[in-house]
Amino acid sequence: MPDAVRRVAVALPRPLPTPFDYCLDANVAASPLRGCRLRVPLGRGETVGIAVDEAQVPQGDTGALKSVLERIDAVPILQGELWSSLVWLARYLHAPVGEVLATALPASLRQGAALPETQAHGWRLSEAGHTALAGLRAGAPRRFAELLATREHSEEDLDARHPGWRAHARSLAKRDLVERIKIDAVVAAPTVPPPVLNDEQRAAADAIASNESFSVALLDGVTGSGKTEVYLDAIARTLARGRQALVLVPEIGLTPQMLERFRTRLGVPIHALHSGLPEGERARSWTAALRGQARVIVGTRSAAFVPLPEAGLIVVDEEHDGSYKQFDGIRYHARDFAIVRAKALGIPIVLGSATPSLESLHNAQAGRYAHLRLHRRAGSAHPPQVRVIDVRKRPLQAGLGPEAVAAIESTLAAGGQVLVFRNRRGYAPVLLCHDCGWSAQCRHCDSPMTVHGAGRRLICHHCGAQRPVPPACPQCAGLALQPQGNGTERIEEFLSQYFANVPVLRIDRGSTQARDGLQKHLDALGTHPGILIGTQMLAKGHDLPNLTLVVVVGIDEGLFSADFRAGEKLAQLLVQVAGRAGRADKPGAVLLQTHHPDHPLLQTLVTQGYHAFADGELAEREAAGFPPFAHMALLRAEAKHGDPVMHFLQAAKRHAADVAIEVHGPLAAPMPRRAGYQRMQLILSSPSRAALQSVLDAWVPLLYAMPEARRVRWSLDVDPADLY
DNA sequence: AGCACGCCGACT
DNA sequence: GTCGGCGTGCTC
Repeated sequence: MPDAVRRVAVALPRPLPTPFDYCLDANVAASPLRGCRLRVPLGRGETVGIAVDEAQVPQGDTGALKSVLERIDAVPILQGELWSSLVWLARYLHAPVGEVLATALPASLRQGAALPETQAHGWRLSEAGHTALAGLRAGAPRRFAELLATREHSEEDLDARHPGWRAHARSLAKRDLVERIKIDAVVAAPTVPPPVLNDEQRAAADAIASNESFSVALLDGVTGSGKTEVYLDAIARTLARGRQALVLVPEIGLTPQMLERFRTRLGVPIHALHSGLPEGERARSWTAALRGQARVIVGTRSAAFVPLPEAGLIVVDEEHDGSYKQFDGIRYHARDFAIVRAKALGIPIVLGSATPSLESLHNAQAGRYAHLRLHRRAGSAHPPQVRVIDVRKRPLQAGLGPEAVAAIESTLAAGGQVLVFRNRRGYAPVLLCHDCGWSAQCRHCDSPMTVHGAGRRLICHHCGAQRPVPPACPQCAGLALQPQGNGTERIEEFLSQYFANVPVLRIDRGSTQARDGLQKHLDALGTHPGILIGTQMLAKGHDLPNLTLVVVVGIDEGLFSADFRAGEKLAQLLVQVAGRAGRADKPGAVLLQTHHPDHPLLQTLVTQGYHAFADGELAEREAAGFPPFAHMALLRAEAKHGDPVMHFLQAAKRHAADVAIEVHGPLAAPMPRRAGYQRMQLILSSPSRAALQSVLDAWVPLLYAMPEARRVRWSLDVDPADLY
């Protein structure tokens, strides 16, 4: 084939059903392209895609193909197990390969940036420095020089323990007294010895370590039972075998304290990967993992995509947590993808939780996962005492009944701290006219607007729309507009007046922007008596050493939600929040305020615990044909007007008419109008994952081809977290 | 997803 | 007379 030309299929970061073909000029290096980034022309502009396939074709067959502009990587950036797992994921989600591959890369690499420098550096005293040390003036720079005189220090170590060192390093380096050197990634020995594990922890750790090939262990341990020590033991053994460990944690769990604990206990640099990190750091951590320099990677959802050339172990902490599922773009589940990767890598994976997901419990009961239980709270003595408080007919102040107020009062008097948990931000969830019944609705959504700023502004929590609270009712011109219900702001207002002599801190997305802001608030409170009011953000994470009372307000809406997972989520939340109360020397108390004290969820949870609740819930899911006994996919569609949405979904349903799975709908979405868009959905469900997948295989290409599809925004969600 | 093209309202 | 609104269609 003398006139042969190289043609390459390129997966582009666009919602296109297939890769695009390009031809390669002779000057592009000949080594294999699959997994390399290519800069290619697209329309009028250009973009960066990833080569998925290449072939030699006769000159005449290239037709109107455009040429690749630049080969960015000489060696594939995505390859081996990660490559095949990502290709699998795209197929499983029925998402465009290009979008899945792009999601796996940190933003800068996605846009074509060169792989960053990842060599670890340290500092040491130069020969001149050793000579000059004695003559240095007293002060911070001299103390820094003295520190380096004992031994070299890694920059990571200096960042963690000697804030402000860079300025001293710069000034001393100018006089050639200190110098920057390349160091190996593994530097220090552990600086904190591991504690002695109790027999349950020991047994769990040994069970995990007994296996070097693929296995899933569900580490099911009550709050405070020391799951992290089991992880650390398993990770230390993984490191000792010369292998990498990946630890996934929920959005809120990745705190500086947690990283420091891992660092000092494992004695190696910990590479963090989360959305709050500057892009440069993200790309560095990812690349360090690719090069095998990162030995322990700790990250949130997106860290499920790090390359692991020397993988030995994956840990998913708080595996039940909802933040592992991405809700826009590529709707992947990081825990589930991590399991797929562990299997492909042939390594063990540990899923840890005090409140395991029903999926994981079901898998454990079916014998697919090893079920490792930790029943005892390590160190501390008693689990908290949980009471259900019936507030029917009771006078409420900002939603708090007299029992709760009295309990707060006595806890504060005894020197304790109180957490009031309310899962609604703002001042009040609704603004109502007492004269005519009008309520403030969002103009763009089917949803009431939330009152904020002590009754000054209305904000829609679904689309972000804002407007001032009207001075009079827009419908009847009356002056009887009243905020209805209680958000965290209103509870704060009441408690700070009622308990004027103690600090009252509100912690929610409105009051606490930065990740570190929360810790600063908590540090300021210390162990003094005080009250914290918070949303989901406070359900886990940070230690509150003197917290002895937790009051949970407003759980009733969760008891009667239409979504099939609402009960599970509420039960997990209640157990997680309750787990925050009490310490070794002080038993904690938890008050659950409700108008439905006899509700089976509360009764089972309080009298028999989470696992009894889960067993009952699993039986109900089985009877109703819901996950984990069925597998679902949701086709969502939205448009400015309802008709095209209905037409699209009806046509889509007709295409699936003779398939062997259930298709429900088109159904109005639980919020039929959001941000000005009409929304509907189709639910596909089957007891067989394989049956669902094979239907989707045939169906999704038809969706792309349907003329009705062009008039709507549509997306497919395989394994939806909820039906919203 | 971007980005253009293409027809209908309020402004220099 | 234009600037710009977003509906529609395309990108190898």
